[in-house]
Amino acid sequence: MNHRPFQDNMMFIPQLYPADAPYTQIIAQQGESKKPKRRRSKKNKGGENGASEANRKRKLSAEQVNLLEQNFGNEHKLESERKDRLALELGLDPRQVAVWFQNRRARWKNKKLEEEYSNLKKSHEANLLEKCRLETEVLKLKDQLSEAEKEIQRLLESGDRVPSNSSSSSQSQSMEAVDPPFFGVFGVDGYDDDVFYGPETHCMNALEWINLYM
DNA sequence: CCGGTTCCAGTTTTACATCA
DNA sequence: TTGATGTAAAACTGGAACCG
Repeated sequence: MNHRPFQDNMMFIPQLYPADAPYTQIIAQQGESKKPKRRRSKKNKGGENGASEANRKRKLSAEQVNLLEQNFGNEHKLESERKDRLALELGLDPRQVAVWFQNRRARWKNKKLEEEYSNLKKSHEANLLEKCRLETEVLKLKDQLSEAEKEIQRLLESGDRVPSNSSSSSQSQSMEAVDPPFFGVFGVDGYDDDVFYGPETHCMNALEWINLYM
């Protein structure tokens, strides 16, 4: 569990949250002598005698939620002093305010995670598309290369029939000199054939993936 | 070490909305 | 209208961390 972000607050919270805080008193008054267990009965009967409408209501009013939201917007953490002040202002138990902030932080965290996930997904999809585009480009270039090689071969063969001279031999030499780096640029060196013969499958998978999740 | 407090993650309970 | 079902919010539980 990660408590680090709250370390600083926790340094002084105990001083601000005395053992005889109002809620503890309430629990004591309700007759729970030892540890303030707050377990509810299965059905909320609104208190000991099961009754008043006010007690039975659990949902906070829009006004209460508004004020809580405002406070949460200012600061996600709730110091004891602010909790008590808010509770007084809203006519709520400080414990309720604390619980509300706790749940609100959890909702906020979930939302942030969802946003993060969504952004990562978008970025991943963009990368897949880019990868697909590049692979297609590699295929195109490979085709061009193949055509060029054929053309060279054709020229060389026709050149054999022509009386050889200095220019033709120099041409042949120059091609040999060009070939290795020319291939190297397209990654033939040190790459296996999948790089060139795999892309269609890869692109298909990428597009299927995107269709599946978009 | 202990008791009291906070926090969080996970769970349960409740209120409310929707739909057949 | 009503009961089943889903969902969001309120409340709870238990464990970890920290402090005096």
